[in-house]
Amino acid sequence: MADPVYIKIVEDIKKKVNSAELKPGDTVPPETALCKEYGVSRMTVRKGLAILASEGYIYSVPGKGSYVQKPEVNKYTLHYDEMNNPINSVDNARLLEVSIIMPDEKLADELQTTRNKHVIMIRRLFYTEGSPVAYDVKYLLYSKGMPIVEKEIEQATFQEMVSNSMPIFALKKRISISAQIPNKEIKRYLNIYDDLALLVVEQKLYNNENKPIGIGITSYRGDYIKLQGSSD
Amino acid sequence: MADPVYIKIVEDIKKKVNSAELKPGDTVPPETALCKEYGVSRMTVRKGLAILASEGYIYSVPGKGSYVQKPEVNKYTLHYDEMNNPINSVDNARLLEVSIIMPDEKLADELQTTRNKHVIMIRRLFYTEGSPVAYDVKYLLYSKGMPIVEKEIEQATFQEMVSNSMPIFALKKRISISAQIPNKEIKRYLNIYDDLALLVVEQKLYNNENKPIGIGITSYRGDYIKLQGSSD
DNA sequence: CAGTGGTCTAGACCACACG
DNA sequence: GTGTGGTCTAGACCACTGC
Repeated sequence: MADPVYIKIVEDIKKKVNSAELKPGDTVPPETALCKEYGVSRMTVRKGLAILASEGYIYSVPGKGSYVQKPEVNKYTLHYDEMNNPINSVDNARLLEVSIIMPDEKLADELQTTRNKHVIMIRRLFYTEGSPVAYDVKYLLYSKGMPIVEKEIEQATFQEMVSNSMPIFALKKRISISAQIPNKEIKRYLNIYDDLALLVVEQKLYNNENKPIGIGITSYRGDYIKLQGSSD
Repeated sequence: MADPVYIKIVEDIKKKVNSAELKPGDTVPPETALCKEYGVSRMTVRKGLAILASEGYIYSVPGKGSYVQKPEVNKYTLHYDEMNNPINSVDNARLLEVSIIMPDEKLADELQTTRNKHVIMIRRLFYTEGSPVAYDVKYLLYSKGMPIVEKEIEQATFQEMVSNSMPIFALKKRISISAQIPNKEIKRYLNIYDDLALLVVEQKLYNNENKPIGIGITSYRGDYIKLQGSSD
């Protein structure tokens, strides 16, 4: 083992947790005890414990001790890219419409704006090998520096549309995923003649003050999309 | 500010990244420079940088320096609980069938086992206020300590079914999400008479050697489920 | 009060990258 | 060589907990 000492401490404690020798709620040995056990200084022990804490294995209570954390069993990491998913990639997009609209009440409410503020609406179709696979609508609060040049938005993802007017690190996103039956308009756009379900992904973008700046709704043909996530 | 110094360092650098004063790929000032700037020792600076690194803002290259990281724009945290989602909660479950089967080729392949090994099959219906909202099938590799007691598995989530024979920390999970049209059997189970899409969530459980130990497929009525995720 | 974790110092030695 | 980050020490003082 050329591994540093704190890695050894991390692995030892992980092993104890995974083998149920340490159960959620149990106390981890105090830092001073671990110092003696491994023959290292306190900062080295603390480095190890910090890693365990950041990975969700333990948490510390000042004045009391460190405890084994209950794992977050329902948390998954999901990778969602408008144009790419594990079973399909969008290779082209066509702009159906881009226009400046006044939002109706529901949209104004969702964007936390008023009905007299301009909103950019963009409607597109995504294609794979010549076939339409998704219908996409986006609503963006108008702001300076925003591109309304058709060439620029035709192939752009949601982030790319706002990235000119906003640093990407400041962007927070929420998505919600649902299954729906297509309406007649979408059936026509996506060449759906039989029964086919849609996977609908709604994206909402926020600035770093948590004010919404845009909403996007992408309706994928169910046979052209699958989303994947994993724990860890 | 009663905040410790390293928090100040973290916030200052975050501010510079969010305001695009520091862009992805740029170098963060070397640790010794930050020591002078803040008048603190190197360990304190390093504590701040460690936090920035763990939050994905920067990364460090030994011998070279620390750099601003490109944000992972497509990563979301998703909370998925079989029995609870943002628009509905399952308040009851009914066991349709629990039996020991020999897997067919496809299932044996997915579970990385052979066709002569026993697999437990569990079929259930999930209910909300008396109405069926989801059809659930699970396949579990049989192992010692596994409960085949009906009472125990009727209301259990996937994790709970295996938690007796396995510490929860050692469990890795993958999910895949798709939209489908129900077949006749599921339509009957879920009282679907009109057109209605299903949101299908497939869960796969692995032990800490990355061997699959179970597969679950839950088909939710599209009007009773929505999944939500967020960046950060 | 003693024991705990939280913060911080002022050094040290190392491996690595670059010119 | 110098400069960088990675590891580690042997102390220190603090705030908090529980008895």
